[in-house]
Amino acid sequence: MTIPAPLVDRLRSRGWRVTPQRRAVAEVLVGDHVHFTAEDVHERARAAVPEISLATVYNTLGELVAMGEILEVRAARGPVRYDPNVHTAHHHLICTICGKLLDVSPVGVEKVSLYGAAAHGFVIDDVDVTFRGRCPDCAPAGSAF
Amino acid sequence: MTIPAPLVDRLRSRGWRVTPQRRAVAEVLVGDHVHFTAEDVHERARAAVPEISLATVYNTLGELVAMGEILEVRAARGPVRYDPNVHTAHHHLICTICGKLLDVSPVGVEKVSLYGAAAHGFVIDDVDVTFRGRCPDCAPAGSAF
DNA sequence: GCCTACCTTAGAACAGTTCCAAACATGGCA
DNA sequence: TGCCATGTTTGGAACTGTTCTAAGGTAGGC
Ligand SMILES: [Mn+2]
Ligand SMILES: [Mn+2]
Ligand SMILES: [Zn+2]
Ligand SMILES: [Zn+2]
Repeated sequence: MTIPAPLVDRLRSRGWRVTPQRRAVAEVLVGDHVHFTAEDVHERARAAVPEISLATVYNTLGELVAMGEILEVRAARGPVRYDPNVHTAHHHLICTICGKLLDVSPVGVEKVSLYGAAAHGFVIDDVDVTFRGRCPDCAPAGSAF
Repeated sequence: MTIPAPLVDRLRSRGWRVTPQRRAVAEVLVGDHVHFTAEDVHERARAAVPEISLATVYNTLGELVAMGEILEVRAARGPVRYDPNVHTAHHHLICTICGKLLDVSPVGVEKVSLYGAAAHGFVIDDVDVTFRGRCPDCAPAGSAF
């Protein structure tokens, strides 16, 4: 799997030097419905650049977030998850027991809003819906709850 | 400010020994629209029990969360916020710049849902809506965005 | 091909939280 | 009322996740 050319172009046009490390990190985050931790990314990036440091992974992830190429998901205890799916608006469903994290597109989200005074004068940039529950493995069919 | 008697009763009926430390922590969390960090709670609990340790604050907060008396809010980087407002369903509005966190009751939330297959077999326990934006102090009126 | 600004590195530092084992105190019971 | 067993508290160490630092390395403009 290789970086989509447009991404490399966007990176270059932001003044990035395209280094093997940054390429490796960006490659890991190709593909949607993926929610990797920095450690996950580090592990996978090492396949391409074995000596890549965790610091560089964090630096690169931070830069990608700052330029809107990926999103941070802080839904639960534990490390931040990085989400490359910025192109299709979506929300998350998380198992409070095992931590499994899935993309979802709930109905009705577009109607949720904060009118006038309810917005407390904020400029609202986005809305984030998180469903919490128990996945099939953690709440077997027929369980009391 | 003192603990509402019903809370003490609920705690006792769950087999809790009612110690000065637990009382102090519970007292801090009386009142709604409050979102304290463990440090905040520690500071305030010390007014009643100067020698209370941070470990006890964490223990007690964990217990209160486990018994559903308070909620954890992990909306942003930084420490978890503890929210005693479990009695009225509500959501949150957070300033991505200064971290200000407010309770909101957006319209349309009750219509948000994950039907059938969209739930991926999960038993859904609750839904959490977080609005992210910039507060009046951080995005002064008239700013470009 | 050179040079310089930018990038990467290992490891130390840091923030937030949990763990630990020893001292302590609540509340059931005599 | 006083005693005791068990649950609770404590300070500090340990731990996890993330950021910082300063020294060396390299992309890419010329
Ligand atoms: Mn996602
Ligand atoms: Mn709240
Ligand atoms: Zn699960
Ligand atoms: Zn603000």
